[in-house]
Amino acid sequence: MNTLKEISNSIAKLTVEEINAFLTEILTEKEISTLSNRWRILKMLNQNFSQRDIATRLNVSLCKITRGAKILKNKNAISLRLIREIENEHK
Amino acid sequence: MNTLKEISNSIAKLTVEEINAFLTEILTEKEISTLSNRWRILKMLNQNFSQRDIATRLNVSLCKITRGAKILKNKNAISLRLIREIENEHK
DNA sequence: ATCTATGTTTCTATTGACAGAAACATTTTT
DNA sequence: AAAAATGTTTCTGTCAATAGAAACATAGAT
Repeated sequence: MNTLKEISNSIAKLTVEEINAFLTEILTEKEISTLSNRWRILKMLNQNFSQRDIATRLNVSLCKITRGAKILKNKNAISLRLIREIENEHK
Repeated sequence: MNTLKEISNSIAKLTVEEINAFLTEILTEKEISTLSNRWRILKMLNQNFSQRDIATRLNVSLCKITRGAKILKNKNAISLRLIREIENEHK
């Protein structure tokens, strides 16, 4: 089995708190903030903030946002589904 | 809610395949290989390979392995539990 | 059609993870 | 205790992600 699959497999068995602990363990602080920023970018893109607006608010560069936009262009993106579910919960 | 918690929350709802897809979406190829290597290091440390042996076999530097060793020193580490579960499955 | 806002790409510089190598610390073997 | 093996830290250099800024592309508004 490839390693990422194995990791996914292990994560799948965990509770929210455990996933949080696992990520905190295996990622550096910087990596976590990188990951968090990508997530925030995806959320704001989904909420139709303009890229320049997002760049200003999250204090990130445009090139990073373009990357996020590419992910969301794939209509089957898991990220897209997850983010939309979060949006719906807030309603 | 802090962002990492929110991400963990979303991941917790996914199947193995979806987690795999999500990680592939949101991480770069390099980041995935970094993460995979860390995982392999943890597994080999748990199997009591010497650090120098691991460094040679996985072609990584010692400083990276020390980091892995620090994670496993925490007896409550989630990673440790996950890795041991995998080991047990193989018996 | 022109102007403006927005999306996308590209350039140079910066930064953090980490390689390679060596030094130092600790544990194990003899 | 001395030697050997292993763990840990430290140093310099490298590389990938990305900041900052500008240029280019496209879509909408007028």
